[in-house]
Amino acid sequence: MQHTESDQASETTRVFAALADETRWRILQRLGRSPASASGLASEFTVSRQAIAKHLAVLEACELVTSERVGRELRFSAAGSRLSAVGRALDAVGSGWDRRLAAIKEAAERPR
Amino acid sequence: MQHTESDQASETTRVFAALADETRWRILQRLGRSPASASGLASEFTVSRQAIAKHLAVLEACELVTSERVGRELRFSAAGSRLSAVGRALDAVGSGWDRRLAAIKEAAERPR
DNA sequence: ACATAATGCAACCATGGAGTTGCACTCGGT
DNA sequence: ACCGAGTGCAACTCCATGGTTGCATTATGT
Repeated sequence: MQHTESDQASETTRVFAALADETRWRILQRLGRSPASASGLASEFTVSRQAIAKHLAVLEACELVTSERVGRELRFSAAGSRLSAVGRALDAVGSGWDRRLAAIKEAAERPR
Repeated sequence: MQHTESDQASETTRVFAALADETRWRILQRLGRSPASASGLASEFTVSRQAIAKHLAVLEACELVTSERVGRELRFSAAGSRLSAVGRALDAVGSGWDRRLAAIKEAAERPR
């Protein structure tokens, strides 16, 4: 992508990008089972704690996880409602396409 | 059996990756309105025909578009049903997370 | 108060993928 | 038979980003 400065990718694609990384997706799934901190996750994964922290920052930026301070640690949880909302939006978009394309196809065959 | 929520070489993330690029997403949206060929799309976008062709290959690989030969051109259409299916799957996953996390939270507060 | 576990920040490297140009091939219509 | 539109393949550049290490900072529990 060659967008120079103000590369403002649509919010939609930002979310997809967040979900597109394998490690990040595994972290999210893990947080869907129970909350955890960056350090805690680091001991369960094979990547460094800093890598995990970056992933969490990305996920939090598009609200796929929420964080909460407890003691000296930052505890993260998956925001299932957010994912669900994205999913339902996708469903709606896909349905719209099918509806539209079906109409076009029928119109092309009608004047017979 | 490809559903057990902990299968790794995730087909899921492949789809996300396909949707994560701004240009590709715009192409998909365009194809959601009406079918078009690579060359046709190239005249509507600011990128080269080859770039478009690559995007179409990616989209077709994860079945987000379908192609059909007509005359000497390859005509692509958006597969709305595929997008909808992905969307509904996401919705389900998100709901599962919320349900699970709510149960944990309640369990932590119960024996008080 | 102090040791320690946790997070935060920065510089750096390496890979992948988006985009380009150039050229070869293949049909279809007149 | 031919010209050209449409496609396919390949080599190359560039940069965004996932990953690393090292160090600074914060703050908790005893």
